[in-house]
Amino acid sequence: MPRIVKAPEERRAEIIETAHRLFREIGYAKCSVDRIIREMGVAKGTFYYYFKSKPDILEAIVDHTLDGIVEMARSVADDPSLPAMAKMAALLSNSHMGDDTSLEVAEMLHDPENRELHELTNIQTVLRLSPILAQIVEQGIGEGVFQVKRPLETIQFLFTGAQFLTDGGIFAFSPSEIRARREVTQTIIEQALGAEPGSFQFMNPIRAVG
Amino acid sequence: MPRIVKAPEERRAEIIETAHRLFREIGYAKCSVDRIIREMGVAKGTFYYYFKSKPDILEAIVDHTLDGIVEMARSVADDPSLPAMAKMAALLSNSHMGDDTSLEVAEMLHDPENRELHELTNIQTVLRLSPILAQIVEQGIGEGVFQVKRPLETIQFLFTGAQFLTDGGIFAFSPSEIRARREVTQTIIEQALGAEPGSFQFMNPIRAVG
Amino acid sequence: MPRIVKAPEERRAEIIETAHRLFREIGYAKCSVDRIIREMGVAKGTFYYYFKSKPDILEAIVDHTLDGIVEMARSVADDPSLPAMAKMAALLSNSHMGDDTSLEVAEMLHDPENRELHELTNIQTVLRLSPILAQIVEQGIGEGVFQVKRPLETIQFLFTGAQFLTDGGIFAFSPSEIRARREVTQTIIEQALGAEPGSFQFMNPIRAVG
Amino acid sequence: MPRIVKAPEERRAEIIETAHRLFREIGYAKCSVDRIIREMGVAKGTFYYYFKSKPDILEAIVDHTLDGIVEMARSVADDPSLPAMAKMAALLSNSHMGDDTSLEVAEMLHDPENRELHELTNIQTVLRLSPILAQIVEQGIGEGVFQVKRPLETIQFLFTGAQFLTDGGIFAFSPSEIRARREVTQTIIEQALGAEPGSFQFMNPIRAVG
DNA sequence: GATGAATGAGAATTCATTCAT
DNA sequence: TATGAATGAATTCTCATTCAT
Repeated sequence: MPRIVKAPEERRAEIIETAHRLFREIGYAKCSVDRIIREMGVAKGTFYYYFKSKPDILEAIVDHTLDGIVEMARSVADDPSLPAMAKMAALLSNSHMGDDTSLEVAEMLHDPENRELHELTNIQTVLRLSPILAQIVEQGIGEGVFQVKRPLETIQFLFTGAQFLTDGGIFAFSPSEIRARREVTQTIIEQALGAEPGSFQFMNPIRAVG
Repeated sequence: MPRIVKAPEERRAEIIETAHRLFREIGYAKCSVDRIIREMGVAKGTFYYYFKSKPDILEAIVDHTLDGIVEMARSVADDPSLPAMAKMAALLSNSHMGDDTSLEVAEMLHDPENRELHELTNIQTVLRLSPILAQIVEQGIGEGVFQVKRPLETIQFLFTGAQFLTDGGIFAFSPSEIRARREVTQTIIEQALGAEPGSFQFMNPIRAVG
Repeated sequence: MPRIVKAPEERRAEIIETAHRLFREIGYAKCSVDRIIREMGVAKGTFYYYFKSKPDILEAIVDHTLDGIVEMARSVADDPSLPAMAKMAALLSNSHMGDDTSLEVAEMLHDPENRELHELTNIQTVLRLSPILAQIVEQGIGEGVFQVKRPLETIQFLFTGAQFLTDGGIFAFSPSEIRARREVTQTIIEQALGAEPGSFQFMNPIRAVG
Repeated sequence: MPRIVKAPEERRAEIIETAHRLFREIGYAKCSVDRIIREMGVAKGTFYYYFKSKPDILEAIVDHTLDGIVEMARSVADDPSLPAMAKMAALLSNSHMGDDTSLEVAEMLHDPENRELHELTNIQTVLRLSPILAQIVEQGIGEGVFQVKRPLETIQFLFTGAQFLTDGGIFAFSPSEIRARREVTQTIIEQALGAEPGSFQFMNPIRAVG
């Protein structure tokens, strides 16, 4: 086979990307290293030149995914010109909560296979995003829109419930069941943060259609 | 090896028990059938005489565990002489929420390995216990102690947050971090169910000590 | 389970019958002893009380089958009132050559699975039936209808070709291919035995329709 | 174990060769993959690197064996300078009929175990060699040395009888019994093909000694 | 005669990882 | 950097057979 030399970062990124896709499609445990390299047209040794083990690349994938999310969240949280509520809306409005940020709906169909990748991502999301959201909550307390004693722990609880319950990868709910759970989630969040009822309406934009 | 004949139900229970323990200690994936039978001092064939595959016994364990929990919960929920709040206390006071009922702390040290068993149990716990708790909530609404629009979905959210966040099998929190999260959990539950502040104090009996 | 006591010969025959059917349906190698006893509603020990091993029952089946065929053939061959040609017709006309005597067509659909049983039967058929047919051939030589130097070996060759080629269990021919091969078989037999052309017409009765 | 790297084709051939020998010696079913690799001093993985399953290598062996035979037969059959009779002699004189070309007598002692390999080879031999021989027969008809209506079917019948009857792997005949059957085979072939008596003498060269 | 729980040697196959080239 | 042949421990599962009851 022709040996194709590439810039190390490019090769590494390519492997991460391919592995990430395959892990989502067929699951971490079921996806052999062989499958990954076959898909890429690269040799076994190449894989092990860049990653020392299979768990190693799983971690790399999750880190890589989270890095993107966290960076974005940080930039929003640190923006001095925005009120807390607007920051919340920016981070939670679309696909950023109760949703695996980087997964397209179509790809999630294969989900049940996907324990390892999913849970790891969920966990990291909760752990790394919670402090950022907590910081926003504290800003909101100062602005008088939130009222809550322990922002970090509260955020973590709410985040965990939202991530795991409506994630799609864990429980097998129908779309309408998911929607019902999202609406309830909104209410619980508002209560837990001591926010105005309806102030987190942005989390369920579909309703706005009616 | 000497052949020791036992009553089938006894043998079956013995295998379930041993497997359950080992799955908790070293994890489902990492615990080979070989390990289980070695521990028991029985032959490979004996295992496969009682369970047709490895996933099969995992299911048996989860079912077995949940059966016990659900039966107990049902009997509490159906007791006509108790008020809703007392039923809640009975079910949530000790180890029945935010805690894997059947796991001792010591055994949970090895937990990270334990995805499959844990998640399956968590999921089944949420799914099978939520309707029972929702029924109690409805009783409580009638009694005027709760005020909540969608009892089932609300319970599911709260349960998911509690189970997964403080479960120990998922996130790696220290005891004091766990305690902090439990206290917040109490508050969020009270708010979400529209209950009196402090009415779920039974969930954090430790505080009562201070 | 209720213990049902039966006369030993009856039990034995029952096991042979069940095993024979299953071996034909799913093949010897693929049919576990477990399957046989499950089908009969009898315990493992019972099987091993009557047969000392699995190969043992295979042999018993083939013997049993052949006993029937041989007995019938013997009675025809020893009939002093019949000419050789009539005996040949009696034994070869219908399903007794190039056909596994005891298999219904429908059951043979499953055939490819069936090496062991089939070949053993074929072999035993050739070995045990050949001497009987050879005796008839010798009678026929005396009657002037056959002319052949080594009746036994000739019969064995012809029998082997017929059994294995058109047996259905070995080669995968279509019905029309089988028919063509049967017609050729008739010609070769006539030539090899030094018989009148067309005297073995009874082997291909379908042609008579035309 | 020291790692010995070889050219893939060489390794593959080596595995085929070893497996072929062992299948002949102890039988396909009784010869575990483990046995094959132990014999070669390579690792389990090496076997499965080259063959995806055990049936897979059986097929490879038979194909490989037949490829050699067929190629040789084709080259003889297509030779425009030889008369049909000479081609027959070339192909059938020594070990090419009623004999598994690649089996030494000594190795065949263990034969009874050898169903799968043997039968598959026999079947493929009949199926792949028959058309080639039929072509020669047709040439012979043109040359006036053969007279037969359906060359292909006739050849198939004769071939089947010869292969299976004197193969050694199927029936358990003594050498003298084999010889007797070979002589009869010669006669039957001559008659069936409408050839001169004695023209296939080359099939039984031993007689020529007397 | 009959039961069925128990045995255990083995089978095929997988796959993460290594290393000579 | 890259290749891909080679490794081998580990895994799940089968099934003929045995034997205490």
